[in-house]
Amino acid sequence: MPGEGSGSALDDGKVSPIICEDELMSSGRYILDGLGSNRYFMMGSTQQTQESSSPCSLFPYTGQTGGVYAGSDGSRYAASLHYGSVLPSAGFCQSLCAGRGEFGTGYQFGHGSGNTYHSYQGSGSGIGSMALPGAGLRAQVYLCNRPLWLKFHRHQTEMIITKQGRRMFPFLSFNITGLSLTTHYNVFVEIVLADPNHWRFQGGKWVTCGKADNNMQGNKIYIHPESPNTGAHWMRQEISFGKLKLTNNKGANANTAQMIVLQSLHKYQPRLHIVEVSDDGTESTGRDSKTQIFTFPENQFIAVTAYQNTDITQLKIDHNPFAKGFRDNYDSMYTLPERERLTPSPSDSPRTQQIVPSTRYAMQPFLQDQFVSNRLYSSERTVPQTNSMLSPPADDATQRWLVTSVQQTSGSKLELTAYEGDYSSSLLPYSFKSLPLQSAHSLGYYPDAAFASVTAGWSSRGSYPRKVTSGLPWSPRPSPTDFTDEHMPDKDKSREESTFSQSWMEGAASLKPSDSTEPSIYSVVCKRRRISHSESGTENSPTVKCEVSENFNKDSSSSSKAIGCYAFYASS
DNA sequence: CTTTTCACAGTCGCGCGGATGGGA
DNA sequence: TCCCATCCGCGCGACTGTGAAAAG
Repeated sequence: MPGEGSGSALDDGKVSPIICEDELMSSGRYILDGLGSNRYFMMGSTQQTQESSSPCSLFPYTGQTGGVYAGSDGSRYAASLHYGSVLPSAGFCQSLCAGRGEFGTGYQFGHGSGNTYHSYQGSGSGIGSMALPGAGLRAQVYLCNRPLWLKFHRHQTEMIITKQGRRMFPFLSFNITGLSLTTHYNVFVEIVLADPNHWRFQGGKWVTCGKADNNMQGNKIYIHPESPNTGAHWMRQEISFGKLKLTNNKGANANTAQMIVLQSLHKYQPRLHIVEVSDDGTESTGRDSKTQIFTFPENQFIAVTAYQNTDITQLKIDHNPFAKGFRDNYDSMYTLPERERLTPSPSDSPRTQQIVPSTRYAMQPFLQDQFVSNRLYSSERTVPQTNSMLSPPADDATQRWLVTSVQQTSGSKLELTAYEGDYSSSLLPYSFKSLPLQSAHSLGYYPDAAFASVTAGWSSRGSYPRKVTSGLPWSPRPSPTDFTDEHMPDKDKSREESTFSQSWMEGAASLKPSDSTEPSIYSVVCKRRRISHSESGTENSPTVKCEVSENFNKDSSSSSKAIGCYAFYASS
């Protein structure tokens, strides 16, 4: 079973194509032999200090001092916080100081000193927090479209790289809190090797195939075009890196600032850097340099020049607005009477019909996630959601809130991986900030185009079908106790993860013609490609979607304030 | 045989220019 | 009649995955 592949030993060179959350915990087993000076992503490798007892230490850290990697014997890297030596102090800072135009090209991250593998311990989270060195401020980063990332991650995310550059999908999108309102920051993404292996897709699986090429040249960072800017600016809206492009063209120079050079068939880990800079845009240098680094294990991906896993292809097609043309039953889907639709047509609403401004980023992950679901199996639209365990909304949307709080005590660089696990509800997303009305560009990815339409599609027109199931209440103002995921028994959550792939298969079986009012659709579609039922079967969750839409219709403004970055599911 | 490159078709948003309507 | 604002259609470019061909 696919789900049983989780946790397969990386150290034996085999890995399941299905990545479960649990695997993140064990995936930190890398062989360091021969790493040389190359940088891999490993947290907690240096001078880290933390206080798990911090008020915000809702994350089950175990105090780590120094890396816990113990060699090539499959030991783990338990720490998730990384201090120091992430950035070369002088050169990098100068690059930063020089302004963003040079930022992307002035320094190549892949060749710093010190190996940094990363261990993903815990099961991931959509949020991380940490103290800002010297500032005493606790920065928190939310991965806004985490549900989508998780979907891809389960099948081992692949990212296309081309000579001219290919945008990432899913894109990196964060919400940041805890910054000083007036302090200036540079925000950028770095993509580093996640492990020292070369990967190959063989027999339907991703397997390691020799050592990674450690000497890859080229830009490894992408600075957010709005950098530098104030903390207020960064916290005001979602920080998206939708225009980040991945390329395998080492000689790329025209758009090098917008492109990160990667190598095909290597596994990478994006990292978010928040660097405090002075008002004039220059980064403070020396050991007082205030850099925070956030990583989300679900952001890992393998760079490819052509998709290997058809599941990934299908997910891309299903979720990427630009791939709409490859959706088989697009016509039938969007020509249905509106009342029969479960997902909005991107062109349904004019762009001006935004949801209330502040809800845009509140809705984005949610919308994006549901932009195209249940489009293949019309019959599924009538299938009541009876198994909450297999419900993606419960699976994805509710398991993202984990606060990892680390009290910085020393060092100049911080790195944090947001994990999921036990955590308190004392720091909940709905409360981390009151979202102000947003400017029009808060949608970083497809800011003005497709996604705006997507968002608009969920606007107040209220024309979409609402198959409301009372058993899945939607709460626009979730209380701490509404975060059902937190309250979901751990065994259930883990079982949910481990059975996800199984449900995928079972879902396929459940979609026999006998269950479908349109059996021909199923058979035809399956001829062409493998259909992920995680999408159509459980992902649909028409109930929840409709609830969202309805809630926003009814009280969009209030819900926008309450929801924050994410749309929340409140299931009983 | 595997991996990469390229042309292609499809969708979408943006911008431009023409058509239309209202007011001076 | 002229000016201005708005609306609408078209073309272009950006973007996607596909599939065949080329390259290694």
